[in-house]
Amino acid sequence: MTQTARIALSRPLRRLFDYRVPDGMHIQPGQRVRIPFGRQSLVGLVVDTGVEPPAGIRLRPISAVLEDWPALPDETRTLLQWAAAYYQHPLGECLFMGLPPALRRGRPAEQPTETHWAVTPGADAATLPTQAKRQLALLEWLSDQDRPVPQKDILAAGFARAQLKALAERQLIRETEAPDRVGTAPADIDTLPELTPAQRQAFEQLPDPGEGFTATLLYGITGSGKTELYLHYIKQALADDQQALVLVPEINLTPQTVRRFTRYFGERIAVWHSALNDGERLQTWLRIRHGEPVIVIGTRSAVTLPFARLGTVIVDEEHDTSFKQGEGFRYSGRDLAVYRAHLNQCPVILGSATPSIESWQNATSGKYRLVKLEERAGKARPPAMRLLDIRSRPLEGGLSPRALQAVRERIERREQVLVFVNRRGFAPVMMCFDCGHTSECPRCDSRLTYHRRDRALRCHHCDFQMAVPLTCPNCDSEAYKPIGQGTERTEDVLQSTFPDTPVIRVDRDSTRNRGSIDRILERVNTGEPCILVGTQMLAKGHDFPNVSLVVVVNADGGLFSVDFRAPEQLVQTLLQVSGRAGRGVIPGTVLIQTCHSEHPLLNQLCNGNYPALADHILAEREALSLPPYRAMALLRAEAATMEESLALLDAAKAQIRDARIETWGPLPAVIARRADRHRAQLVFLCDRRGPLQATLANLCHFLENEKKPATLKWQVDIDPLETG
DNA sequence: AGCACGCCGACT
DNA sequence: GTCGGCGTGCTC
Repeated sequence: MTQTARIALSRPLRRLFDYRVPDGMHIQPGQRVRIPFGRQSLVGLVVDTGVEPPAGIRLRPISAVLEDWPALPDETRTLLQWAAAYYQHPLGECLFMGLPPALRRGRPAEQPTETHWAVTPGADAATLPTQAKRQLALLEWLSDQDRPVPQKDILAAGFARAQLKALAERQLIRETEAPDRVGTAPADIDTLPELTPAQRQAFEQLPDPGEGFTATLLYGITGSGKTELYLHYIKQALADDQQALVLVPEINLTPQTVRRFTRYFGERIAVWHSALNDGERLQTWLRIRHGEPVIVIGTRSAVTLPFARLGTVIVDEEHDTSFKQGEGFRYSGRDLAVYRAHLNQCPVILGSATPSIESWQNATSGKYRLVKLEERAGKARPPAMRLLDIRSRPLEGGLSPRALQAVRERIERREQVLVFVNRRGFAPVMMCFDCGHTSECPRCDSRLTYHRRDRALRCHHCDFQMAVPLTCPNCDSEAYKPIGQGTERTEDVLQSTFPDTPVIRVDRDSTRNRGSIDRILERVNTGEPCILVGTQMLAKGHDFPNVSLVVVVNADGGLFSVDFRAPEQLVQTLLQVSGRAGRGVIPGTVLIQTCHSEHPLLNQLCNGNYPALADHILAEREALSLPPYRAMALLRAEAATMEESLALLDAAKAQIRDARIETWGPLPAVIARRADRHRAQLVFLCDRRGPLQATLANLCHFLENEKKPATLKWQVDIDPLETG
């Protein structure tokens, strides 16, 4: 009996391939192997051994094992196999997510002993001879780096080996084996601030690590000190030899946050996010795989790291939509974190001031434990929230006279103000007042946004941009004007109204450069009066102790949306942005401008009572049999024409045999054409996940084998966040 | 996804 | 006469 192995490849194939294991080779699931595949040689991951291969296929032998231990530990493999089935994504692609890029490519699973260079402390450039211009340039370039640089990067930057050698001989630079870790600061766990009585009470309700798997929703209002609770929890619950996973949204993974953890846990802290290079990823991955007792702070993909002794899992800002991957393998990092804790039989804590409706339901139905922290730490008090009806009010830069007056008062008291505008650019559209022509994207069903800073009309859905026409492109009228509010316009109006106060814009355009957000935050943290104008970005995570007023320029966007999640997201965004006010000693005020001041959702919002709002939204979802009361999935299609997209979805719909599954559509997407691709979708709803999953598996199989136009692309989205 | 095989247009 | 366009088919 010949030994066989079933192997997954890093390819978008919904199938595995069987190989013969040569005599004397020992393999186990999770191991990396090199295999012949057609004419190529690929890295494979062993999924199973001793399998019965399909009849009539001549097995080829595995060429080699890449290491004699499984690179993918059992738990990660089980997690990703589960995820592949749950999200209907090819198993191979899912499993390879559990490896760092270097290992996917077949590099050895060991620390590369690459030479790094760093400036010798106290090195004095003045000791260089004046003619050594290139050496000086290299020395200065190296001084600008915040960590040792690999030799290959130095050479790639245009410097020569001879210059390195010369500087090393002068002892101005030195060779180091590996870059210093992020957490070089010594651990100082004993300086953790004491918990307040309210925090203490919440802390007592957190799970005992000995309990095995428990999921806890920590509902803590902004400013209540959830992070302190996490720190204390890790300190108390985590044994010295255990690992922890702290998932955070990308935007919260700032140097400040990391510093905060590093201060108490020192070198046990490791970070994991998209900005790491392949070498850094491999290094951190190996630390975790080898069982070092690291505490990982990471974004969603950190949930696939090869933890060997995971003691606890924390998901901060669990409602944040960035935990769901928006393309390809559309998994939810938060949901996988819960499943991972379950597999590992350890506690998971989901924290938020505005929990997702899903988690709220799990908590109120008793599936999760609910721990509340409803008191602000320190002297801070919850902000007073008020609606400002702006129907038929004169507006300047989108701001009503009362809002401007409120801003003036805070500035005069030398406090800080935050103005929330939900669109970047100067104005979301240009319109001709003579013929009614509007600026539209030639490739999308959307309007072109006017960016005044760089005099461009730009599409926010594709990369199209053009110079701003001086007159109407349709009738040549000069009455071609920007309509509506964007961050740039509000910034301009505020700056001319308050010429002596710095107005700082924070949006994707103003923070494009690395580190610019940190510079902005530093400036704000000096406490000098200023006005912050920005988008969503401002709502997330950052503390502004001196902000005493938040103005929401327009809250109405989410009130009447076609997307059933819009009310939840509106409420979450408004409460998150409101949470920026009055985090210090100054009491905060939030002014929400709206044309619908009678709207019950907004009125309830002003009570600041998120649990009541969440209950209300849940009741609506239940009445309409929407998630979380039914499982939802989406089949999306996009093609060169709408007919092709709809035809595929119609064909898919015709395949459904299970009467328990309800479908909506197929319908064109809200933005039906995007970058000249015509998009449509088919929605699936079912009381139970099982039948839906079975149907979707069949559907994927059918669609894979279906002949279709080359430009036609389809994908499934389980638990979609956007139904548009 | 690669990578090959396979049949129709503009070049040395 | 060839080089090469990307259509479709296969990889244990």
